[in-house]
Amino acid sequence: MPELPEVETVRLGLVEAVVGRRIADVHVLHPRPVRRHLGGADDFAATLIGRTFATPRRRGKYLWLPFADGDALMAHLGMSGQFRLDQPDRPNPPHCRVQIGFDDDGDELRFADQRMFGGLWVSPGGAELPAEIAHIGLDLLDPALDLDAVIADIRRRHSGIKRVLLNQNVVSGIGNIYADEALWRARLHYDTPADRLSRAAVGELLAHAREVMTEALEVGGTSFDQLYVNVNGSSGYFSRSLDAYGRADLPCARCGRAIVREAFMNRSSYRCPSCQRRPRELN
DNA sequence: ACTATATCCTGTATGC
DNA sequence: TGCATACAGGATATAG
Repeated sequence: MPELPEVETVRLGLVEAVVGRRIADVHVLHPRPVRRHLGGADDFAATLIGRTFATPRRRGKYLWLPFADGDALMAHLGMSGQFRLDQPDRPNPPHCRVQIGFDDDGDELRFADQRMFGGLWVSPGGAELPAEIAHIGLDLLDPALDLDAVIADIRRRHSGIKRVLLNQNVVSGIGNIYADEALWRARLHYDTPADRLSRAAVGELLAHAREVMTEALEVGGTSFDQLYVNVNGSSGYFSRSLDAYGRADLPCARCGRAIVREAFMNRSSYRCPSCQRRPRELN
């Protein structure tokens, strides 16, 4: 599931591949991934032709590919979205939804997405900061992030700490995997009320989140299967470094107790029942 | 105003 | 073997 490290890995691949190139043709193979484009699929394709890409950018899990004229191509990978680069005569990857060809002899840009939670659309005037993502918080790798303000925001939320970590309006880029990893490192239970945590505890939790995502980014992100790959179709290696996520019944690296999987927000949450105890007042 | 939940989507794994 | 169900979880609409 692409979270910040995986999306950043994809962005770095796009920087190498599309900057300065001009779009010559666009084919939308399935309408759903362009559902957020207001003019529909045909307008999406027509609008892109002739544009030249500047340097791709990212906030949290959102990508945007600015054009020199001030507009931008927005992208979200959702659960299973991928950008792939391949020579035009090579077959499309599985579940290819959009093809973007250039006016040179280089690789085509292809957007594949099995589950189609992701998508592409054009953001008018979005080159600097697309209006569609103005509402989400900065992410933990953004130098402009006001960490003290984020800590204060978290500490006034009447909700469990994991829900707050997953709320992209507070701080963006954290999904289920890195939330579980940060909570494991911070020895916190996911239901711990955010407004019961000290300033120091929240600061440590965010430091752990930033650190685990940085470590993942250094090895190309977390992959379990072919649903997340970089623009070359290859996987990241961080899955072997996970301490909590996906490790049900395996021993905790700190204490040896078996990690447990629990239902949480229509998904799963993983924790060590010894290191990450439910706060007493919640029982 | 804020928080919680249902929904979308498809391939894979598991149970009967 | 085949059918049904559970599961993976981003963001968002809707409900409370």
